[in-house]
Amino acid sequence: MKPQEKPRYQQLKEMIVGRIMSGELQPRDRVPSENELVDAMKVSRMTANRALRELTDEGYVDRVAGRGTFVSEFKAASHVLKVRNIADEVERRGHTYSAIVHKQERQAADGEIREALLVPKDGEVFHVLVVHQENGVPIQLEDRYILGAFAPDCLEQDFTRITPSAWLNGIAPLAEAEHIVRATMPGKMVRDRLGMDEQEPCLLVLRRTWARGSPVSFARLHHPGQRFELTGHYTPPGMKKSMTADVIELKDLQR
Amino acid sequence: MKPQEKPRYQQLKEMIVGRIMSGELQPRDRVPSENELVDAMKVSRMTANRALRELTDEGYVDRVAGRGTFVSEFKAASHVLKVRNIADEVERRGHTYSAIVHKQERQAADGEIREALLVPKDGEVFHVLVVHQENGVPIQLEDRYILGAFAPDCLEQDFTRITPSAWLNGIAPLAEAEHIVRATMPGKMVRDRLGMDEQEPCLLVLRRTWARGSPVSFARLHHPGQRFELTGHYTPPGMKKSMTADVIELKDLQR
DNA sequence: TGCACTAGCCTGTATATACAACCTGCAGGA
DNA sequence: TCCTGCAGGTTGTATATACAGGCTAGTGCA
Repeated sequence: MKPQEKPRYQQLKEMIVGRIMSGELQPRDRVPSENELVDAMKVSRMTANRALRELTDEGYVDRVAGRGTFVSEFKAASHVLKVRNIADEVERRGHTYSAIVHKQERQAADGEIREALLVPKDGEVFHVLVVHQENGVPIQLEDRYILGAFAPDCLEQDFTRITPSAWLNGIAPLAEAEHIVRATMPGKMVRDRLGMDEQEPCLLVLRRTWARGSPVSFARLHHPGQRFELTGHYTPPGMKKSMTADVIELKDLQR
Repeated sequence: MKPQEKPRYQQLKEMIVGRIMSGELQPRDRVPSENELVDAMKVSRMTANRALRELTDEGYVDRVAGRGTFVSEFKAASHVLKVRNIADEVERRGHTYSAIVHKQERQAADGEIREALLVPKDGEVFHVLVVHQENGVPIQLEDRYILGAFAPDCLEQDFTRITPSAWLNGIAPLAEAEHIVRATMPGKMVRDRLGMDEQEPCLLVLRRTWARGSPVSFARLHHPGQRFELTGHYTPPGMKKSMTADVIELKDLQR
């Protein structure tokens, strides 16, 4: 492999993706088989296999043993939104992050929380109420319940230094998460803590996270609608770079 | 490979992920090298390589040539939301999908749209206004602009049969997408078309999609806050099955 | 005509081997 | 003492080979 040359499987992938993106290969069209690539591109079959296998993982093609490889229909062209850790997000924007801890206490689990976290009869939960700020302005009210058995030393944590989410993730890697995103009118408590006007709607994220096979935490994340957006930029995996020179700042579109 | 036996690289992956999830391997810990796996698990190096390489793609480990393989810090533990095609989503719930087309016309591109789609001076755009319904109840107002050059036969489409999003995706596969999700108070036009009460907030998704290196469409998707949620269930890639018997219907949490 | 079988292509997996590039720690020389 | 250079472990890539199993079309038999 010569110096400034990309790996051959990568060249193969880009060649095929290029033919798909240009329209030369349409959905359901047949993609050259491994052996055809071996002959045409002078590579070994394992190299062709790696290229096609990775394209399968990335959703560009579908493979059927015995039949061949075909351009995916992108039928499940579901759009993807990433929700970043809020402290990272603030710092990524070059602003300063801070937090105020309003509550951090042990609680008996009531009905809804008990169900959501599958709390055993004598089990307890911790309740944390934190306001996250960007340059001193509140941008998120985090109302979180944590399974007591999962995180016994919750009350000793300093949640102005590490977000509850990041802390939990350090205890055991996140295995699953469920989300609901809604628009709501906030109650007075939420409105006051976030410094919102009346009439101002609120973006609410409900999140339940799982680790080691059990739900471990449930959070209500309230965001002022005028001050907070979930933003996401999605590039299909494998296309590392943006296909354009630069992504235009979307602020222009927000109006 | 015996009948009901998983591939060996898959067994390797599950063994390692298991050790990470159980806490035996902590973030930054060293994972057995390829050669150690060769000796310990009696596999070839290529098989060990495939297992570790896929775990890298899936974010479980980081690899550094010359140093080794280490458990990832999951630092970018960003949560992921999938936004499905709305017609698929409705049918997945076992409900009937329908749509009303309010507008489908050629337009001169005005300032905001022209910027968002990089419309050339003499270029035109199509404007489509569609209300999507679930069991006859409006759940989304789609206000979409499509680059004329990209989709010349836009006016001939029947958007009660195929959603604009799905149709566009069939022309050329989606290359990129940008999203903003906000909570807003809808204007009168939106409120009437969606049959919303006053005081009811609205979940607004702004989406710009790219194909063949250029932005091709820009959409404002309005959803009644009380009738619509973005929901997402996230499992890290590679963990195909839910780690629990079944995912509890989140309706319980919605109150 | 109709059906069973097979040849041939395809993917999926696994192994052995090879070379390059990278990193670390250490030995040995200036 | 410093630092140069190398040995050995590690990942990254590429090849040749092999066998299993799925799918299809066509051959040839009843």
